[in-house]
Amino acid sequence: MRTMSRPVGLPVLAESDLVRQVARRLTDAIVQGRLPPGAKVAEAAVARELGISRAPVREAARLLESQGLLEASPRRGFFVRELSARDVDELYALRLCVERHAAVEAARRLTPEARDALRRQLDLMRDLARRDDPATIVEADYQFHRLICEAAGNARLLRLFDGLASELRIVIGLIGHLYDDPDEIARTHEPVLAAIEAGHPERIVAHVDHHIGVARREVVRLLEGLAPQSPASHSQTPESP
Amino acid sequence: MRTMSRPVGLPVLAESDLVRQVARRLTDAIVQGRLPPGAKVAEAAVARELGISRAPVREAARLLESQGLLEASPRRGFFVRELSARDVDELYALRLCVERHAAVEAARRLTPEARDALRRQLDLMRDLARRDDPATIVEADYQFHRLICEAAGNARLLRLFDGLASELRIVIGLIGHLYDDPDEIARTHEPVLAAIEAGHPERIVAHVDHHIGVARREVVRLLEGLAPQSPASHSQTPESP
DNA sequence: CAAGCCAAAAGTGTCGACAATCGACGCCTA
DNA sequence: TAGGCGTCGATTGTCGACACTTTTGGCTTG
Repeated sequence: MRTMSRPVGLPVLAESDLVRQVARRLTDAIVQGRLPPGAKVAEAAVARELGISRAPVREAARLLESQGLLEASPRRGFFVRELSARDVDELYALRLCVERHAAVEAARRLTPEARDALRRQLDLMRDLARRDDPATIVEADYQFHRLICEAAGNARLLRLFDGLASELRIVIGLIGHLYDDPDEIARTHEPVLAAIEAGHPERIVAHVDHHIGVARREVVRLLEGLAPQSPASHSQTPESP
Repeated sequence: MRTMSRPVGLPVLAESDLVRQVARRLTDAIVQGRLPPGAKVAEAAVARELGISRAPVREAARLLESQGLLEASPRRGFFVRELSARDVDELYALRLCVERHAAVEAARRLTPEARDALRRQLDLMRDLARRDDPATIVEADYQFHRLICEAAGNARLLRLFDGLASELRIVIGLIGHLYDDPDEIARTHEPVLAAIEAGHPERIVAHVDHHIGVARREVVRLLEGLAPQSPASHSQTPESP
């Protein structure tokens, strides 16, 4: 049994976990665009660069594969996932599905703390919008949506959201600044939070649908213009509420 | 070069990928209950038993960890995930969210092939229900729901469903036969398919809600009765029925 | 007899190595 | 010159080994 005789001196730093560190480094490199879609991730090269052996790199790569960031091609190695416009559209469809649920749940069990956190995040976004720092705004945007999922009180929902978001980050990083009008980001998020605070499920769904639908169409459009290589019929008709 | 005269004749060559095989074996062992929740999965033991080295086992374990089947405890190894009643409830909440969306989408773009596949699966379940083979019925049940997600035409949705389902399988395997009345399984699924065929979103959502809600309450109730929030995890040993 | 401590055993985290396989380059042949 | 074939280098898949950590079992001690 756990005697736990040791004093409180163990801050569980556990730096021995190379896998997590490598996974993080690779993830950063991908979302920052230093490893563009399609790029090969050679185990030996990564291991050499980090001064470690290949084993942790392999395991980290498997982790990222399961998250959809990398793609494993047997006997050929790992590659940064390439997302077609259709892929992104699929991801947004799921985000919509997940965030609808999250927002409604968040409203049902909204604590004052969660409410304040959302308000603060919105203020932060307004602030950042004035300074026009694309990368930071995208991060704040992500955090706002993540806070909603947190407020829903379902740990798996949050994990699910993180998974979808991390896949989307592959392309978000490429696109750069998504919002032309710096105030738009606050204008589009404000009604969502207001609806959650008001607690009307229909209004919540409507506003979430609108907000994510706008982003969805925007990103898909940008992506289609960027890589018009796949004219495969992805005519995903917008879902009607 | 486009000397690729043969379009598609792919015999799907034998997978020499040990990692996938190990992952599959471990998954089977978990869902069949041979590796009960909380059980330690020792790399060396697994490697010995399979006659391979530890490296592929480690990678497979990481894979299963990302799927939520295993839990990694640094410096201590991998353990089969223990699901509380709350965990299962969370999973069902997400299943509901996902399957609602899947069913509505499936109805919107229902092809005759998908419709037939669903019909056949329902017939199969009716057939199996008469023979009373719990494990097979659970599998057929799973396949029915999976077919709906397939029909939704969103590959990621399917992956998502598989992830949720695989986590749930940890406990489904323990519970054994979920349905007391052998005909119930057909009775509860029939209206869902009928609603999808009819194509009325409200009816679809209502029936999916009802069907999954029933299963959810049932499983959560069973699980709460089975393990009344006991933190004494190790010596559970429910191997002998 | 219980609790605590110490040593041995088992297991993980990481490494370097080796064979098998893939892609590329160059050579040979029409 | 174009296309097919064999060889070479590079990379992956897998293995065995080693250091360090955790666990276990016994032994001492109160």
